[in-house]
Amino acid sequence: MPENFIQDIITEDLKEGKYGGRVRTRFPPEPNGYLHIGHAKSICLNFGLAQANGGLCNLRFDDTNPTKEDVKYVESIKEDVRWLGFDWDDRCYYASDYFEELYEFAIQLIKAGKAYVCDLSPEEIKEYRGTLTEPGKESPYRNRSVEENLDLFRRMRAGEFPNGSRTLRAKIDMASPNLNMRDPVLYRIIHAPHHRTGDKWCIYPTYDFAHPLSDAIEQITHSICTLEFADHRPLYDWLIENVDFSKFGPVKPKQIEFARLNLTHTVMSKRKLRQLVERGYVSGWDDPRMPTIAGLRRRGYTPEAIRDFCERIGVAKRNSIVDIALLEHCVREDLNKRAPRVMAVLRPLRVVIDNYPDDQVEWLEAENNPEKPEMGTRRVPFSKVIYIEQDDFMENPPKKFYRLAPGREVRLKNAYIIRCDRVVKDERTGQVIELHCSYDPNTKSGSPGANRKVKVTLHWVSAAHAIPAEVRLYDYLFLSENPDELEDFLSDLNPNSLQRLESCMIEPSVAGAPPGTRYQFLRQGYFCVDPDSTPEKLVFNRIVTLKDEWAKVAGTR
RNA sequence: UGGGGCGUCGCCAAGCGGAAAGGCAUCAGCCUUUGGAGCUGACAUUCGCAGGUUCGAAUCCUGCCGCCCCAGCCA
Repeated sequence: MPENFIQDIITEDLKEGKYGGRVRTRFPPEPNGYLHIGHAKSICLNFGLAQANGGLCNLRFDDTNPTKEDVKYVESIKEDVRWLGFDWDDRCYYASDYFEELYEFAIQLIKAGKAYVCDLSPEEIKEYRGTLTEPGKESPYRNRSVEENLDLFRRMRAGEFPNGSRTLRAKIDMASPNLNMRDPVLYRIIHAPHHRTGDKWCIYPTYDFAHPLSDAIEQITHSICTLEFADHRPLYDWLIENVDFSKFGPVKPKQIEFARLNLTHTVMSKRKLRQLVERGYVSGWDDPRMPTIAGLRRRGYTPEAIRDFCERIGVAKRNSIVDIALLEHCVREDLNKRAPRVMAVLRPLRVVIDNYPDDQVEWLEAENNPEKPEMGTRRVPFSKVIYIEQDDFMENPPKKFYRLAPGREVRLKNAYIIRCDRVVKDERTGQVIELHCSYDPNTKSGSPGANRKVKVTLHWVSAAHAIPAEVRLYDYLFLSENPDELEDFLSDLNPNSLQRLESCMIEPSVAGAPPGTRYQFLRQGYFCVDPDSTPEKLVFNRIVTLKDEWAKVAGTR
């Protein structure tokens, strides 16, 4: 893991012998949605930092609000963390496991005169809180006796009071310039079943109360969170200082904040992602265009590429938007080494090789990956009628177009050099529907005559042997780099973010490939078999294109 | 007009008083049976701005300017 300011802090702590040389972090998702690439940054950071410093990282579900959370998210979160390549062993915890201990901590504070039951309504609490520039007013219930507070708090737990009627508040400072210190709510009454504790509780701790103390219970040394919690740190520290949790150990956890990840051409907030799903702009949380882990996985991204990305973006406190081109670079780099090459024609154009024997089929040898000879070779069938890409032919080619055109020669990858002799067009539309070519038998790949230079090599597929497939091409979900700064981010949705090509032709070697199999389609990009595939028809997702010099020249990029 | 955080190349990001790492992107060339990959080279006399301290400042001081976060019984 590369150096960053948090590692610097850990290094310093280790040097000073703080925490007895222990490092313990935690990844604390709330089970109320799916994980996205921003979470991946946090996961890589927390697990990575622990790993790099001989420590461990816990998985802890921050499930203190039963009205927003659901077990269904727990499994997906675990699956995503595991898929990213991290392991919490038997350390999967829940804040709800600590409800009894947290309750005791609250009793402690009450007994010490540092917390009180407040009968103000939510609206009144808001009024009493003051504003950014004016101090708040003390609650009239602030100076209840310890006995009364104890009694009331027990009765809150017993379910004697309705939702919102009372809260437990810390007694700190209503005049603090930091609003979080103006007697923050520690417990609220919520008569709702919890996904893990059922109806055992009707009072639930707030994040502010539960988080630092859960960290203390788990003896977390470095509690890493995002920037917006910086204002909560004084409260975090206040609780760590004012609660006696020594029976759990001597470590006093400390909170460290870093900037969350933003990516160009997408949105990251759960609220916005949820809108995309619920309003049907995407097919689900795992739509391959989504920045969710599930979406990236389905798209075909590898965990290695995502981890590499998370390392390269660095960790700092500056709000930033990372160019999605870096993520794309990371998958390309990973897949270039790993993905077998295969030929697939996305928009087929029929080519008849007039001088090739009618019924002849040659099985030609093709490298699976020129970057890695040890990945071996395979045989691809060549015959009289083949398909090439429509984009690889132009009747009136512009200047820098190197591909096939009337009278021009190109090489067919792993096969022969062909020349275009005749163009067949649809009489009414003028559309090119077929090409007649001739091949040079002396130019077979690997033979001495194959050395002749031609400008470019095309991919192709034998018509009689090709298997049909659907290919889904993806583009950015949003047109602008930062849809977050728009009044209406939905107005920025890219109408062409998904393009389905239903009649693609692929070389027969890919037949039967299971979902999740990744290939490089020669000259086009990296593709992954989608779970929508059936025995009759494979469905592929384009993970990312190859870099495309021609697209740049032609201005189609 | 409160508090907290942040301002180094188009995008990330090192740097912590001795004189601007690296990655992505971009551009140019080489190479290539993927216009892929690979290789080579170019790319901040300058660190939000203005003063000051110092032999010496992106790094220290002062003052401005700009951006982000906070008034949920969300996290």
